[in-house]
Amino acid sequence: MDNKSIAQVLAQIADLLEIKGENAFKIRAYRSAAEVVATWPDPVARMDAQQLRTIPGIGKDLAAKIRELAETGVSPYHQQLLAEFPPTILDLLRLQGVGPKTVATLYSTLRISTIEDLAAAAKAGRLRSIRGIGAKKEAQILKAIEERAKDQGRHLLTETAATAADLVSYLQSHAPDVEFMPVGSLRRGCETCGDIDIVAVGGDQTLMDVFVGHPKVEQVLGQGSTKSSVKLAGSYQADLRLVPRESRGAAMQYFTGSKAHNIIVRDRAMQRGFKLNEYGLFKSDTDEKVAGETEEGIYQALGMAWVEPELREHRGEIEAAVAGTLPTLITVGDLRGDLHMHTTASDGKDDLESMAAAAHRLGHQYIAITDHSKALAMANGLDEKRALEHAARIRALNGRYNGLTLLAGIECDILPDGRLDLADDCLAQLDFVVASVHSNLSQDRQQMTDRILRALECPWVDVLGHPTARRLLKRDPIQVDLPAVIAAAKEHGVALEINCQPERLDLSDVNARLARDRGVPLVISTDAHSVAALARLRWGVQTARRGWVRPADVLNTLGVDALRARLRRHRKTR
DNA sequence: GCCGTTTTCGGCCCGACTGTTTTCAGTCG
Repeated sequence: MDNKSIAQVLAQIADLLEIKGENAFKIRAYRSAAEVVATWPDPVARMDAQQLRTIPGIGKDLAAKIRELAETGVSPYHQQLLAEFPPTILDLLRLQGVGPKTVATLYSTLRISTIEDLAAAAKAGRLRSIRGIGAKKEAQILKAIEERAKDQGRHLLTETAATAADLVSYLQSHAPDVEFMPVGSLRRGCETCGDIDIVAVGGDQTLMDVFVGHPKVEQVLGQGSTKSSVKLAGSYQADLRLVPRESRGAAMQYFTGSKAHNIIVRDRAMQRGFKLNEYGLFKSDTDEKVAGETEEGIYQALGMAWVEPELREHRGEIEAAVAGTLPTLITVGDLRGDLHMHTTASDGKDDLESMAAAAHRLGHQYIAITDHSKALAMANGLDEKRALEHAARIRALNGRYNGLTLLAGIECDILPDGRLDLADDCLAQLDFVVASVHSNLSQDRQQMTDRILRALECPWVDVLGHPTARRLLKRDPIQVDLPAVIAAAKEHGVALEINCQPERLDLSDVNARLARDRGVPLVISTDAHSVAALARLRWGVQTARRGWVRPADVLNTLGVDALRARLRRHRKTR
């Protein structure tokens, strides 16, 4: 069982316990275990009980339940809970405005266990017979049922950022003196975002009318004097929170999250005799305000360093902030070049000269032109002859753009058996080789691992491109033993790519951290297929930051000569 | 069910908004 499946079972147990009305803290234990397992870098099914207990939030009982799941594929406890309710009851929990208490009441009073039952009962006006449910709630439930298909789904980070920027500029135009800041998962740079959170500082409640009046607002979920929620076209939910200036930092800290990070921070506050909320940090006994204007002030008062938003995921950042060992994270300004892009020679939209000129305008010191190889026929991939001719054209441009070095490269397919798509002597004559998997993505774990390990043995491979081949919200990562790939990359001196395509961001934050912790060099590359796409390095950088990556971990922070020296092909250990 | 710089027992983050209420429970983030 993979981590995702195990996490799903744990989350379902939490849902079922909630409907049963069990102890809230027990529920939280299952819920937080599900979250930590879902993002744990190594397969937890392969860990023994003792190793499992080193994972924060997993104790004796949960370790035993995970072992059971790993060994037998089922959890008796889960099965037992499922037997108490029709499993379809869990679908009801997903409806906006319907929580565990309502689900339990619906089932115990009207025996409602499916969305269809619920819709029928609501239409017939039978729900309002239940204590605590009136006509409005009934209508709200019907609406939630209609909207449920649209509500599902998260959005890519880049799209969320664009929508948020649009919202902010709209609000700003109506309230020039108010400060608006996107917070939440967007500020943390999560690869996908479920909603948009914006903090407004220093305005009055008329802002809320402006907010719900945005032309893209389809539904107002709630509107108060300091907080409003709306549903936007494109099924985005957006929340606006208004706080006074003196609470700016507290509100940013609170609404940036993550939830797991905040729970730990607040726990720390409590232990030190404070109370922390979105308005500030207060002494518990006297309510005297200790901090709140700045985030830095809050963390400082709690005896820790300010934590970069990207690190706030409860992945060791609290301990590091207390110990003063937080990493200095990479920034876009640290990057000197871009090592993965395409031109019209294969499937790019813009030609070689246009791409080079654009890279020059961006201030890059070097770029690698890496068109596809012949196996990707659909993309007009290059064979050996065309690849070398293309390389000659690329090199001929050196000197044309002041300060820009062009490296003649290729993105060479890794064939299903692990051979590379182009002959060794061709690869040897290029300056730079990215090797990538593009096809036969459904190979089993063993086959895929063997395939990639074999490719990494080729001495001319400098970088492994988008290592897990995932497409966010569309396609799962390939099945592969990533720790083995990372070990092989380390052994052979191959760098791993963080691909900046919005739907790739591959390596992911968690996997980038894994590679970085094992001392494997990374590159951050756009994989641009057009001039416009050259600008998206920031998304890969943000993913890297979430992976605790420092400038020294990334090869394209180096100048061109130092970069060349670090490439595998120029290393003596080849 | 987890966890420990006060604890191996007794805690466990906190507030806004809504709807159905005459003082609060449920949901959400």
